[in-house]
Amino acid sequence: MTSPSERPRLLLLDGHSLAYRAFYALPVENFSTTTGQATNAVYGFTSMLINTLRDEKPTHVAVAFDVSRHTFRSVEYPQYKATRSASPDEFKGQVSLIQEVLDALSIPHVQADGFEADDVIATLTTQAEAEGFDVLIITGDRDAYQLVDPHVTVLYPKKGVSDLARMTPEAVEEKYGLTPRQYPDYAALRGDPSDNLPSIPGVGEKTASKWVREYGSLDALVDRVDEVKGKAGDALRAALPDVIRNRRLTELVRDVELPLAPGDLTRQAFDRDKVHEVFDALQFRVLRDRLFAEHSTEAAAAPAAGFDVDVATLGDGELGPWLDTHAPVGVRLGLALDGRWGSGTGDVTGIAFASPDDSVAYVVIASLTPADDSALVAWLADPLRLKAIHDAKGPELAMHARGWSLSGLTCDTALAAYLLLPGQRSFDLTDLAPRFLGRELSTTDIGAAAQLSFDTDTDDARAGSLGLQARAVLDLADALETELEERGGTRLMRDVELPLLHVLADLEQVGIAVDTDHLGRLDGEFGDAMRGAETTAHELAGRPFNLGSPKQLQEILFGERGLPTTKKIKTGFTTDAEALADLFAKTADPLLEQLLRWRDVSKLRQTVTGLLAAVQDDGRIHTTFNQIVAATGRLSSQDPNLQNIPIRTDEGRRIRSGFVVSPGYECLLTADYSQIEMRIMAHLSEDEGLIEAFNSGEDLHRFVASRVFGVEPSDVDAEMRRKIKAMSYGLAYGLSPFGLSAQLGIETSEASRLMNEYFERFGGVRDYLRDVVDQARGTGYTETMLGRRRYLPDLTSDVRQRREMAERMALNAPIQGSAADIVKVAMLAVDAALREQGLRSRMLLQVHDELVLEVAAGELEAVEAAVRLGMGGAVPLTVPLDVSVGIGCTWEDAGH
DNA sequence: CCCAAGACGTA
DNA sequence: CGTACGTCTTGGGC
Repeated sequence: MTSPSERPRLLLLDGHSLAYRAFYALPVENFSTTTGQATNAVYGFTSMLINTLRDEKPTHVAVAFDVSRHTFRSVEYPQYKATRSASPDEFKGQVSLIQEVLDALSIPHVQADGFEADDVIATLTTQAEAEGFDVLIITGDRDAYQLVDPHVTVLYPKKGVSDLARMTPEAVEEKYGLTPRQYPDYAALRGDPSDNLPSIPGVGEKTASKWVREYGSLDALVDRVDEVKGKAGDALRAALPDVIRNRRLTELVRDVELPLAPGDLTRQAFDRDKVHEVFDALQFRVLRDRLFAEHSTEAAAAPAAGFDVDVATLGDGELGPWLDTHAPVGVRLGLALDGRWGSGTGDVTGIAFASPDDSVAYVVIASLTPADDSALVAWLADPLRLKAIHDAKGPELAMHARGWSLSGLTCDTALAAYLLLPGQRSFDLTDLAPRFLGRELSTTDIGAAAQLSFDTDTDDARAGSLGLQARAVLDLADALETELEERGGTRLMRDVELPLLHVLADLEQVGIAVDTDHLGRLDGEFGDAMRGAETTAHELAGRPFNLGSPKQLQEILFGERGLPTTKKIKTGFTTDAEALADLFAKTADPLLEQLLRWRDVSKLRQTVTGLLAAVQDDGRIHTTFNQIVAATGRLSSQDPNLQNIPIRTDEGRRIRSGFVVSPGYECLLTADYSQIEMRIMAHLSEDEGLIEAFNSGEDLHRFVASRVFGVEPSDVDAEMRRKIKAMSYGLAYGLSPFGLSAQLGIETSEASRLMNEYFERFGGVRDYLRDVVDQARGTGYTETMLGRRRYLPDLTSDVRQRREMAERMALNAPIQGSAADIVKVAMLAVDAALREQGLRSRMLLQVHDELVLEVAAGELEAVEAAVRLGMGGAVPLTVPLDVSVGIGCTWEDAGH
């Protein structure tokens, strides 16, 4: 064991060589994204990099790449590496992905025209050693052994990418019986088939190394070449020019001119946003977690700048005076709350307050005096006492559960971050603080930090941790607002998202009533139907099997029954509903019928069972609306998801009948926008034909079809209408002729013709869709009607698949996002109208373009008017915003 | 216990 | 080779 060195440690990696190793070590089938991008080389390289960073803790790091095959070596010897076959298609593109990973990790990559990665490494190694570094090199090229010395170690991947041989001078000696200096002499004598360096007939590794050992060096061997005896000696003399040339090629260049010196390679903090973005795109979830897990322990050890907080835990009667002093009217405080929340309720157990005067206080709710309590309640409800909270909807529910109301919330830092980075997956304070404040979410007080890590359950520890969060929220609120202002997002935040947060909290709190008897019956019926289909399927198959296992299904269908194979997927052949229906049309195999029936009914069953499990003691289901997940600005619903309750089939709609009006209320009312996305398309594209279609009163698809096919609207048949409807909807998704043909079951050429015809008649739509992508490519983002942005860096990717995916997202984002904007504004308007008119009726659900309300007795007329007005007038468009309203005792009856 | 893949429900 | 979500199941790995 050696003691830890005080010397700086430089880690150098050979990017190409390691990527290649990984590419051949890891099966590409197991490492590719759902979009089909191969990632095995990126994965292997990144995994090795993360492990090495963890294990070796370098202070400096860089990755070297080859520029091209054209180097001084290929100039001197055109056959150099000429036998190497072209990189497989799956490998191409992965190098640039590796470079994106490196950018996210803030690790420089270095390359030099005319030189190989190994020369770059040799140069940096030489410079670093002179400056007193220890150097670690990871490469799959043994030529690097010549660089090994007491301060330079080569890590050579033995097998695959996980096992590294540690090549110190001793290890090189042991393996080859040679010093590192002698290694290139040996390599020149032995030749190298992979580099296409010729070898000497009859001279292999043994002889080559014996000669170098005996003569001390290749130079000495050449000088005394006549002394070499035997056939091998003759062969050597004959091949001498080759050997000498080999030696020139194996020598690594140590003085390449580089833009970076070892001193420039200090390890930097990761670009966390970029890491999320890149690792998301590559679908490296585990790797990312590993990275952050290992990085956070490092951050604790590193002297990262934290927050200077001194939290006062307030005692009896101290809260009121503290708030008067540190949280007066017009001053915004950062709040952090302890407790739990979800499913429309929650509880608060502690609150930390951070004031801009640098005071931070913490209170335990259970120990508040009545005076403290009323001071707190009044302060929270006071719209003039301003607050910033991170992800405030949950805490607000917890406050509501105590009967407290929350006013004066001028910033939700999670919402603000969402508007700035809508594609991000999570918005943890621990990620936001470094990103927007340049500080880790830690305290500068070492003692407090240590204490935090030891016991997290004491009041002191909670005070420290929560106080720190409150402090970070306060600072983040300012930073995020500044950023939002620069990007034109202030109004969206202030006028839409922030007020909507409270409306959503109300929706969640109210929940929707459920007829559990009805759902219970359905559960039984669907269960019976499932078992029936299962039994029949087992009989038909001649043996029992798990119908829910696509794997077993494949064995039965394509193996035992020998049915024609379907579309290929990663694990074999798809057994999805479309493919099975197709197969049934071809073969009429009765097993397929049973499978499809089982799939249908088990899906319904699972939905019903899930709903029943989610019913709370009040007989209602309280979903959670997530305001910060969908990249386009939509809401999502979870636990349970009430935005995907079946509607397309009769059986499915029976589930909707389980959502009912509750006692004391008259009915449920649903209101939805008809064709909102096409209306937005008409508005944004200013296409005269489409605008006319909406203003004509004619059925939209009939109108458009009549234009495309050049017939009178009355002559548009069902088939024409169906095609046009599919295309109209597809346009907003970036539909291709191929996709359209697949959906309509027509030839690609006909789909192509149809699309051309469509664009011919609706040129404004074509121009708009083209301009949207062009503009986004220029600015880097798309924008909705209310200025909600979506950033799409992949629009300029040179990987076609990623670029085209980004283009489709760019087409869709302004349309789907504007629809989301409009519905959100409508929800605010409806909520405001209900309040202003003092109505007891309440909003229950939002399903993207539909609102569900519960109407109190006698309020139907007023509610319907409020909803029609609020939704229809949410934003001004060049076409009317049509709203259709339905009423009934259940969600199903209220539908239309 | 966690994860990925497949399948499928909604707009 | 059509966007945006969430949830369930299986089956493999830890």
